[in-house]
Amino acid sequence: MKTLSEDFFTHDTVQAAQDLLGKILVHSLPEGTVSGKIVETEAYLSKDDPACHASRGKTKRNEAMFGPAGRAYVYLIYGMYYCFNAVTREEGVGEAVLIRALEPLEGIPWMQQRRGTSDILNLTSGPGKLCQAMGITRHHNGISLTESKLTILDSREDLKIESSPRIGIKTGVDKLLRFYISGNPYVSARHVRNKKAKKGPVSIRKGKKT
DNA sequence: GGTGGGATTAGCT
DNA sequence: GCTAATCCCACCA
Repeated sequence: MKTLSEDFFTHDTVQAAQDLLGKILVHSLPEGTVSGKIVETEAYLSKDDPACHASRGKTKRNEAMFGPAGRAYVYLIYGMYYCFNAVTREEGVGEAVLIRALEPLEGIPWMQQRRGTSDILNLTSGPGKLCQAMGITRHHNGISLTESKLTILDSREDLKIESSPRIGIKTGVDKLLRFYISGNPYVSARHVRNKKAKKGPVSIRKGKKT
């Protein structure tokens, strides 16, 4: 397997969000390597998307989102947790893909220690959880995902993908910009109630294109 | 099974 | 001052 190139993140954010499913997020640490398969993502767009942090222009908080494709955008949410995004599109556009859940692969004992639980299903099944398990913090904000300790590896397998409204936002709720691997047990919040959302899950693709 | 609220901080208005 | 792309625990049924 090889590292995804900057090119992968440049063209289209929704496409990248779907194509990131099944890829492997890897963090190489002194203690050892921690990795997991991406099973859930959300796309955040620059146009007509009030839920996107970049929608009101560049600020100190979101400036990494306006950087070149293939960088990390990490921010603190609710004062306690970090969320990890892969920046997409050309520099200055301000779009990204939020990684919402992983299936743990390597470094599980270390994840259990960081998360304070031995429950495998509870290690990386949410955006805040996976950052804690993977050791991702604000220090990773803006770093390159193609040439650092934090990378995403290519992987190819057949996937059944579904989409649904995004979770935890108050605007733009009806856009189907959340993507996940159908039936995967590590997908977060399968019973989350998004009160405003009118649309349910939609199956959008079976199998894998090359 | 389900719901409701608290934790805790940076940055915007 | 208030909000936020969350998580966890206490409480009720």
